[in-house]
Amino acid sequence: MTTENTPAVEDDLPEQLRIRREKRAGLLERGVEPYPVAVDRTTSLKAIREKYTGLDIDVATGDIESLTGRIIFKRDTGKLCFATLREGDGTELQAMLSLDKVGQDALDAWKSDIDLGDIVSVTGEIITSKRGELSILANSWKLASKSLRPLPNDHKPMSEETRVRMRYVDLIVRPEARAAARMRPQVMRSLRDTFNNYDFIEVETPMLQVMHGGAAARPFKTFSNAYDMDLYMRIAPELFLKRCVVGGIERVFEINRNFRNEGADSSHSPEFAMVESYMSYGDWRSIADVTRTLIQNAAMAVAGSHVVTHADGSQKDLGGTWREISLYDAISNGVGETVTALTPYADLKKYAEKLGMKIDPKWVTGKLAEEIFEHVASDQLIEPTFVMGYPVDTSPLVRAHRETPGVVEKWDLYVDGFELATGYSELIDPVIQRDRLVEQAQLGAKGDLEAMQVDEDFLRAMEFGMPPMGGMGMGVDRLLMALTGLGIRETILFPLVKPEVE
RNA sequence: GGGCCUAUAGCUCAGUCGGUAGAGCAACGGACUUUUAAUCCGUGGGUCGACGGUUCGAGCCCGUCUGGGCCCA
Repeated sequence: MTTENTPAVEDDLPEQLRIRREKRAGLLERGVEPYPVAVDRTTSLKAIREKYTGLDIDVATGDIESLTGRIIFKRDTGKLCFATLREGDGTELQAMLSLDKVGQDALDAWKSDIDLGDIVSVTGEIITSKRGELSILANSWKLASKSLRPLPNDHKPMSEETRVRMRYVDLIVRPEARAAARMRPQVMRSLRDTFNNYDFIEVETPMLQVMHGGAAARPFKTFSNAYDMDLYMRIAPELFLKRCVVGGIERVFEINRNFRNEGADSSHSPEFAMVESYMSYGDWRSIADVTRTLIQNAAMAVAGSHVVTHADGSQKDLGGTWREISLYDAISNGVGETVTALTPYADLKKYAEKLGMKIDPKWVTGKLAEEIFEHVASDQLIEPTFVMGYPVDTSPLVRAHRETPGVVEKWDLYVDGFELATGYSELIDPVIQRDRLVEQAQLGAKGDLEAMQVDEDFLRAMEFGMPPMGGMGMGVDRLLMALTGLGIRETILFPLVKPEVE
């Protein structure tokens, strides 16, 4: 099938790419398949490492195995060659090829045909070398897949751009990339296990929506040919999850992607994984407890402890109960005046100007208060902190605080200075909800691109009666950031990058 | 959106005052039966992001554009 195609070797290629293509062609000419349909493999490198721990130096076990791996280092000497094989999880094992075991032809072929980056199968005895290195001493070997491109220097980290553009290479060479890729599913499993312990039911709700809602954000817009209408990629699943609660799914959650047509930086990605959940007969405090348990269990799942170690070596304690601060108390302390949700816009503006802040004239009163908070309190948000009590005019889906006027029962959870999750006592009065959404629509009509739309079907669902409940949303990518200290592009396997120009 | 930094060999990076393009790893040829980023001898490899300008002469100076990073909003 592939043996008859002897490819033309492009001679405008860089030297190293050209040479490897020539080697592939040479193999085919000699009847050696560079991409065989199967090679021998009896077990994994990891299983070998686990089985033969603590062997003395220069031991021959007598056990014959067939092992596969990508060649990461190659040390050819005259009649005895060494190579380091690496498999997907980063486990490495040394392969040894000696003249007296494999013969002259196979040894010569090994030296001339095999390059760094090739995947090979080696069959032989498991031994330790004279230096004590656990190894497979080959009786035979076979090429499993020829690499036509040289691996990057394994000893120098790739630039950030190359890592993101060629994640497949990043995963081959960089242990941190392998660890990050494997940590995400561990966290996902932990989240689902924790929800399961609380009897939450997982659902999937639409990503393509007729109308976007559930958050303040600009959506991606697309078009359905079949229905001849505009559709939006969802910015949040909230309004659908609440429909579930109306229908009697009393504890519900979804883990899925949201899309927001906004700027990208070290903590924002246009598409991001979000966990969102609603708990009937709960409120902002009970859902805060659920959220803390989710995060602490995730830390336990990946770190075996509530204390996690970040990429820079620092340790962060996510254990215990977490600090709570009041948004308006923090603002008051920051500006040296008593500020509440009833403080007029003009006063807030005065305080903000005194702090040297730039004020966007589009900000409503509550937004200005939140901005002042972030300005004065950002250094207090490193350890896990629930910021309690937000202004009503920026939170159209949250119910009013049971004591404090102008404030809603909403918290934001901050870790390492960024917002990790948010939780509410949900607004369940359909009449008030309609008023809030109509207000939003008016802002939208005035040009606020992040304003919500009036979702009549959602309001109809509410009018059937929605139980009191607490709700929360948390960014999965950001949870990974909090657990690892990595930037968001390191927690996402294939973040969006602009195409390379030729 | 604004400011700053950045783009040179497959990878990671140097490149002085504007005067023939450099290193390490990788590659190619040779030696070597216990190497661990093997070592030793030898060799090749470049549209210096793109386009334009200044100059006798540009990797370097100027302008525009593109990609990437950081900070601010």
